[in-house]
Parts: sequence; structure tokens; C-alpha cells
Amino acid sequence: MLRMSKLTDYGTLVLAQLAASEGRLASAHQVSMDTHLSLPTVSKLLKSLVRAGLAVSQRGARGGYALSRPAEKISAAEILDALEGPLAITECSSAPGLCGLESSCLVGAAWQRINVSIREALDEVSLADLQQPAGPNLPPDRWKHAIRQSINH
Amino acid sequence: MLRMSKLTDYGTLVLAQLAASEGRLASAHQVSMDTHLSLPTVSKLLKSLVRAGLAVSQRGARGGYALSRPAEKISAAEILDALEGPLAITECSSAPGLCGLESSCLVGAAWQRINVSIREALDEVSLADLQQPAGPNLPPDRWKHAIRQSINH
DNA sequence: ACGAAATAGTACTAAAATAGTCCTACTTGT
DNA sequence: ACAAGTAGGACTATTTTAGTACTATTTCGT
Repeated sequence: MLRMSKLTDYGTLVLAQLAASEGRLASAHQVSMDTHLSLPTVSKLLKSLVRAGLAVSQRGARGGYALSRPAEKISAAEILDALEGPLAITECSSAPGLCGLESSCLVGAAWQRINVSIREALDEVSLADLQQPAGPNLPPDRWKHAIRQSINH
Repeated sequence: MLRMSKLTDYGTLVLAQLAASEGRLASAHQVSMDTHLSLPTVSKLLKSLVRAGLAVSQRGARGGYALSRPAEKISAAEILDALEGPLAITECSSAPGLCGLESSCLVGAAWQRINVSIREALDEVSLADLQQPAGPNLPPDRWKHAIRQSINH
């Protein structure tokens, strides 16, 4: 459920790798080696990341890539946006006529609200957060209530 | 981003329709008419929903479908599970060897944690909630903090 | 008992999204 | 000039998703 594409996953690795390289420039080749992803794939991802403004590049010999800002200032939502495009949780939003029935569209709207809520939450998670070592999954009780409210208002 | 499939969206409509039919049985044909979805598609969805335990069926003439429980007791997470399968946000979990690097796998774990959190939140949203008329999107501030915490702990 | 109206299950086809690769052009340091 | 890089786009193959069709089974009504 709510799957994100492999490329986005890979992209996160690539970004994490850049974060690990601190101030230095890392070439696509290096990143490829470090992440064990194929060069063409890494290359493609890096280009996308530059276009999205998450990374910067230096062309020519001794060129390479680096993060455009500190890892703390890059959000999970931005990563998703950069690599998955601005796709919504449902496609209902684009074609209003298709779901003729009233109740139908209300349902669509609800999923949209959930989507927006998830998005906003993801805005608050940074690349730096993503890199932190795993720990036990807190039961996010406050969360649960909050979502319920945001759906029910 | 975080797209769910059309079928799941349709499935929600179908469930909403069953919910609207209260105690009565609704035939696939009826649901198809009411939702404006094609009969084969509706039929397929209803079968899945029965298999998943969200709906019950009565075979034979005058047969049809109904919710297996009140709409309040069917969660959004269950709907997703029934129609999308138990797919995770990343596929990394299945193949541990592929992402050789330490930092990589940590990243994967972080996405997993986000996924789990979203899932738990979705457990708290019911079909009945989804049917409620749309309203303004509350800024879910408590949420944001809660997620941050659940990622950072 | 028979026929009509349903669901159950499965297999298949077509379309679309994803992943991955390759090639050519441009840039820059030595 | 050459080597080491990135930029961009086009292309192919694979996988997933959507949609359809067909056959079997169940049950009500007459």
C-alpha cells in the first residue's frame, strides 16, 4: 500500500551519500560505487535531483555533485516531489465528471484530505532525520487522534 | 506521490455504496449502476472485498452483497490492505543484501518507520469517516510534531 | 424440477507506468 | 588537445495495473 517507486528509494540513498560527503563534490561514479547502484541509474537520479534543486553540480573534470543545502533543510516531502512528481493519492481530482454520484466524490475528497495531511507531516521530516539509526517504533497515539480530527473535523 | 491504485479508489466507492444500502443486499448490478462503474469491475472488486472479509455475499437469485460490519468498524487501512495487498512503502525490506551500504539500509528503515506510522494512523480512520462531507483541511499541527518525534524519537 | 438471477473463481488481454540503458553534446581542469 | 566529468533526451524492456470474458456454482420462485 501507498508504495513509492524504487527510484525514489534509490534517490534517497543517493542523497544520503551526498550528505555523507559533506563539503566535497562526489562524482556520479563515486556515488554509484558507494551505493552499489548502477552508474546510469545514479546518473539519472542525480540529474533529476539537480533539476529539482536538491543538489548542485559542477561540470567538467573534477566536477561532481553536492547537496544544495544542509541535510536538515531537505524534507522528505521534497524528495518525493522531486522523484515521483506531484502525483496525488487518487486521480479523482483531475476528472470531476467521472464519479457522477455524490457520495462517490465525497469519498474521493476524504482520501485527498488524508493525502494532504500525510504530505504536511512529511514536510517536517528531513533527510538528516532519515539518516538517523533506526529505533523502536513509538506508538504515535497523539498522531492517531490528530488524524481522526483532521478527517472528521 | 504515495499513489494508491484506481481500483482501491473504486473499491472505496463500492463500499460506500454498500454502506448506503444499510441492511439490504445490493447486487453487483445495482452497485454498478449507482457508482457508474462497469459491471465487470464492480464484480471483481466485490469478490475481493468478500475474500478480505469486508463484505459478505448471498449467492443465488435475490442474492447480493452487504458490508460485513458497520461502516464505523471498517478502517481505511483495511480497505487498502484488501485491495492493494500488504505492499510496503519500499521494497527494500524483502531483499536485505542488495543495499550493501550501512547508511543505505538505515535510510530504508526510516521510510519503513514513516510507513508504519501512516498505517497506524489510517487504522483510526473508518469508512464512515470517509463518507462524511468534506470540510476545510485543518492544519494538523499536533500531527507534525508527532511524526517528527516518531521518526526522531 | 426447471429456469432465471445471482455470486465465485480464474484466466487472459491490453494499456500504462516504471526501470533501466545508451548515445550525443557540452564543460572544464590539466 | 585530451581526459574526466555532467546534461539531456530518446529508446527499450519489464512489470504492474486495469479491464474483460468465460465457466461453474448456488438459490429463489414458479
